[in-house]
Amino acid sequence: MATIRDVAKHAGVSVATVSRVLNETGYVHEDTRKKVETAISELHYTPNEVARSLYKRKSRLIGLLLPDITNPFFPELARGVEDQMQENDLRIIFGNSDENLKKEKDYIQTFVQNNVVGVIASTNDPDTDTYRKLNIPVVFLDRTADNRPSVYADGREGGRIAAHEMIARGSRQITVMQGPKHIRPAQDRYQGAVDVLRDQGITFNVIKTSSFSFTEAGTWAKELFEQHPDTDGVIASNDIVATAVLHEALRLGKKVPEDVQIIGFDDIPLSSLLTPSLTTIRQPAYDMGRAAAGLLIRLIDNENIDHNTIQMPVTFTERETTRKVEQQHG
Amino acid sequence: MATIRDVAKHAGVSVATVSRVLNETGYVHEDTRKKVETAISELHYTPNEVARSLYKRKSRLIGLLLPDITNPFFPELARGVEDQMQENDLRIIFGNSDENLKKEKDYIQTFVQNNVVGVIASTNDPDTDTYRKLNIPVVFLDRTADNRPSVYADGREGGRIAAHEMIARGSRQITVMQGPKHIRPAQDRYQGAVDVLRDQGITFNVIKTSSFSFTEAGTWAKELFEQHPDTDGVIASNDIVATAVLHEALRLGKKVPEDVQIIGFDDIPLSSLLTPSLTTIRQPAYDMGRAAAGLLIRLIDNENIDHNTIQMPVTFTERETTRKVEQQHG
DNA sequence: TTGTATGCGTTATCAT
DNA sequence: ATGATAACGCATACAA
Repeated sequence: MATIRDVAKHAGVSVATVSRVLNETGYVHEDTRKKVETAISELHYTPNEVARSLYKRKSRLIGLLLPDITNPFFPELARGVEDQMQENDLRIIFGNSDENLKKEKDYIQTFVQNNVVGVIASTNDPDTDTYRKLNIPVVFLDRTADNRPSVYADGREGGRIAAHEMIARGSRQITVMQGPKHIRPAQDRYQGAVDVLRDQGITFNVIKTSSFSFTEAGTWAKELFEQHPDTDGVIASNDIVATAVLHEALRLGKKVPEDVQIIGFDDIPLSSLLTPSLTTIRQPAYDMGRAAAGLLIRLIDNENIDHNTIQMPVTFTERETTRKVEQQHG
Repeated sequence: MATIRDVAKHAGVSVATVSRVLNETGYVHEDTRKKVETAISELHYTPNEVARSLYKRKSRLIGLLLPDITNPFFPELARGVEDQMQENDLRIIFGNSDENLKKEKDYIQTFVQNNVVGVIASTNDPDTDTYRKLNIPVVFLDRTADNRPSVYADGREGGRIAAHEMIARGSRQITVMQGPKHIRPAQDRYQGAVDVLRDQGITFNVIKTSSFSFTEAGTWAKELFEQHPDTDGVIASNDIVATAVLHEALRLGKKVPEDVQIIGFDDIPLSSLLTPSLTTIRQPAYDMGRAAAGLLIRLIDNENIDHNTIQMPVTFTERETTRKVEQQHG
């Protein structure tokens, strides 16, 4: 690899001059610029980011920490982040946390050790020292921390909407799936749904689940219909689980949505391709990723941000696992 | 951030000594080691990886380049890579290429600028200078380059199997979906299927597709049944497309697998949750990721590798979008 | 307009 | 067993 010295020598100038043309800082004569530029291209020189980073004490890397990209919701987030970062010449060090605080700490440490300029994290524990003591900007994505930069959708409201729509469409033996205890958004959705159900005096059952994994989802689904065979409406904690519930319902010979309605959460790309296609509470994942990246960049550039927390809309996405209603309502 | 000097001062020793305990290199008295260690923990010191990387000319980062993690096949790959890397204290700079050579070059450049110790890439152009001129180990994942380190599944064989099984199950008006031209594995599968179909004298139609995107998949599916309404067997280029085909077939009132059989490719997590569940040619994605990471690490450690290219088995994964046969065959 | 010299935080060489 | 110091590749302050 050629270094800046090689370029300088090749062009017959000093390293400082090369640095100047590289960074477009300070004066440099047109002729010498030309010389330097040809030297650069002849030697296929590209600056060593590591040396740069050491000197400036900041890299052009950001850290992205997501729970598990194997869950189709997160790749959407990730692409949003990446595309936006790309447009700003920032690259990504990526890690999956598995919602595990130790892994999170490990990755955060890696991030700072590598001089990242900022981090985007989906964490359930934004209030630990891990994040508090970070002296680089952090944006929480798909998670909230009061008064700190974050981009998220209103899960509680989503849960409420799901319950409302489910009731409006006639289900009276509703089962709500309670997602993993330690995952905040899962609990928000659950809470929102329960609030409305209680409010309306609808009886409902709860199935507790402890992961969002594809393999386990089938287990919860089976459990659901074993324990509550007369369920006529399921509010699932996300689209993966909803897909498993749909699969199991159909396997049991139930008609969807006639016998049982199902509402998911997220609107992962696949949901519309199921048969019947899945009614769900949509989160604009890609846009959330982009928004988080945009916010982080503004934070990095030290712009004065008026509102740090961006709440994205959740939208009821009506498809075929719910029945039609004549009259719409809130 | 505390530096090694701070630690040295705090412990009353020289930086060299601190470095020695840090790296467990050279002699250091037990007592001074203790002093240094307490200094380290009191100051919450962690070594600056950037400085390390500059000196050693190699970081503890690897570059991972995948086409698009939005396609559920790739997150599996990515997790396999990450989990294996994690176990070896290596972290990942990640990028999506969108099968686009320019983006690839950009990312590869970023990788070398950041002193990555190796790269894992899914590329259709392993024989460009972009990769040839790299003087760090590269492992091609889900792609091949003759005689160069790679981990891949035998797509051609997969295509053959799909065709065989389809024929054995009685389909005679088969439509083969030809994936994007520039994506090698897609063409391999296609070619494999076509080889067998020709060989057996089975008539078949072809639907050309130009992406694996969820949104466009529906379009190909519609096109398929419009152009070839009497199709009784579809060999799809991957599970995303197969899912769309299944969806469309059902929408048209066709019975699956009675009227039309469908075979996908990949076995993404979701495939087993469809109804009917999707018969597919499975690639062991997670294991492929792990294997690629393992191979890369051995390359980095300069171990003499006897065989650079690891071919993983594809397996016919029989589920419900194909009919049963009494007698199994090759 | 250009060049020299210093320091970013480490590791490793060479003394001691 | 420990310390002083050069070097990794770059950007900047200061000189010229």
